[in-house]
Amino acid sequence: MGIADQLAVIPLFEGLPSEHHQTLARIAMTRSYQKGQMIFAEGDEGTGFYIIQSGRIKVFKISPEGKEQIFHIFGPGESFGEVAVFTGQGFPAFAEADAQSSLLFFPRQAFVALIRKDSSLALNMLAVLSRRLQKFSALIEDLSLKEVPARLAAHLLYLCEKDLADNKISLDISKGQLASLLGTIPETLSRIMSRMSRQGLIRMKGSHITILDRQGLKDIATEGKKLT
Amino acid sequence: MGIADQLAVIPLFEGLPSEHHQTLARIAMTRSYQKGQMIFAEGDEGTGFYIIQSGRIKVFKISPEGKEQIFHIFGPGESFGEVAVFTGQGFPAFAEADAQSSLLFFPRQAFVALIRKDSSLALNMLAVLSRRLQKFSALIEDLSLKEVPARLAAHLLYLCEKDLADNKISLDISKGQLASLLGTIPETLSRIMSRMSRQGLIRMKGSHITILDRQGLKDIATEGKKLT
DNA sequence: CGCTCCGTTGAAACGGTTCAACCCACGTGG
DNA sequence: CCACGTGGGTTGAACCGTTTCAACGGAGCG
Repeated sequence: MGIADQLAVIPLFEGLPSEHHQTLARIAMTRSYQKGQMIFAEGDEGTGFYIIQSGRIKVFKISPEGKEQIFHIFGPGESFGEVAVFTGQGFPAFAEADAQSSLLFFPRQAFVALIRKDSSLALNMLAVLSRRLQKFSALIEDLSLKEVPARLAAHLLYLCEKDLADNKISLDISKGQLASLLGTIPETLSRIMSRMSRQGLIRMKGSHITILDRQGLKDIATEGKKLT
Repeated sequence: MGIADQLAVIPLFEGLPSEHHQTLARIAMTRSYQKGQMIFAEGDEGTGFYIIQSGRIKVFKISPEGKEQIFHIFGPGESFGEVAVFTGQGFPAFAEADAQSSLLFFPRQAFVALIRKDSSLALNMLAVLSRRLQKFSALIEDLSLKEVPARLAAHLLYLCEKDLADNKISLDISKGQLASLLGTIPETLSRIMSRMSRQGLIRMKGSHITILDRQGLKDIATEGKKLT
């Protein structure tokens, strides 16, 4: 399958006329990364942005003491690093391959030139950034307004929705990473999960989680009920 | 001064040919709000976005228990509510007039039509959203990775930079609001500020703050040093 | 004068982190 | 095949920063 065909099915470029996919494919470059390899660091100049063909990318920040907060884990078809392209202020976070990954890189100059010509591409881009802004709003809300049990409950329900899985979730990231994604540490996550099990809200077996009491989790997610 | 002239000097529309300012002025509607009046609520349908002519707008979320986290306080020339225009998913937060304010409202449909025609407007918009995304990144980082003294120190230094004020800052919002902006509560803010005074980092007199030890604040902002 | 609103201060409670120990699955090399 | 080390996950106890609750002070105002 050619690159243009891949581009046609990702959110950022869907709905564009196919000759645009050709043009986009022409300016894209393929890059491969090993697990653990850094793609860019906070403050690096934003020379372009990336789309994931395969693999998984972790975007995060690190505190002076070394604690890491994962902002997002991106999978195939998603894009990242667009922000720096438009602000010209360098990347605001780190990006690292969380698994062997293959990416498409779109150089800043060439891409901006394309946007300048085609406003429907610009509109798609605006939609993607807006959606990300909404996600960030939710994350900020969670971090500042809710405690960890609520964030975990919400995340579990989210995973369940996303995978259309019938109450059965298999974590595709380590619990340590999940902790960082929720803005906490493995120990705390572990304790809260065992409390949830003890109360019959979930069942846990390694990285497999079964939701037993959906309503109970919802109550906790909205902080209508507390986890004793 | 006509609306078109006002539009010419705000970031979102600067650099556009003046006939575009005319067009934009034509689709804009003026709206006035009393202090405390709500502009939109979380979840409201995003029928358009706003630009501030005068006054001040507070954008925030509220937890189930009523605690509020201020996301941003916007002043004249700034825009807000754009996100909902492009996601079509409703506003992600509340907006309320923090003072008697006059706003320009741009209806969704008409504005999107303009963007579709003029890609340089789209590029400006992309830049604005990208910058906001960067701000959110910083806020998330602060909330999850730093403690309150660091956030306060960073904010004071930021205010000082912004106003080009030589170490003298006059808070234009209440300390309660500042607390919410920093993701904490008035009591905690008060305690930390008095600790900072006691250590000779700042001097405080009502809403006037003088920075006495810039380097000391920087050390605390980066958590290289702690506030005893 | 007395009211309210905002800011401040103190004591107690809480949620989360830190530090340390431990378990277990897994892979490696003797 | 087993001993060993390693890394992820779990558990306990002490600790720490922040919040909560309550009380109080001062500024502004009818």
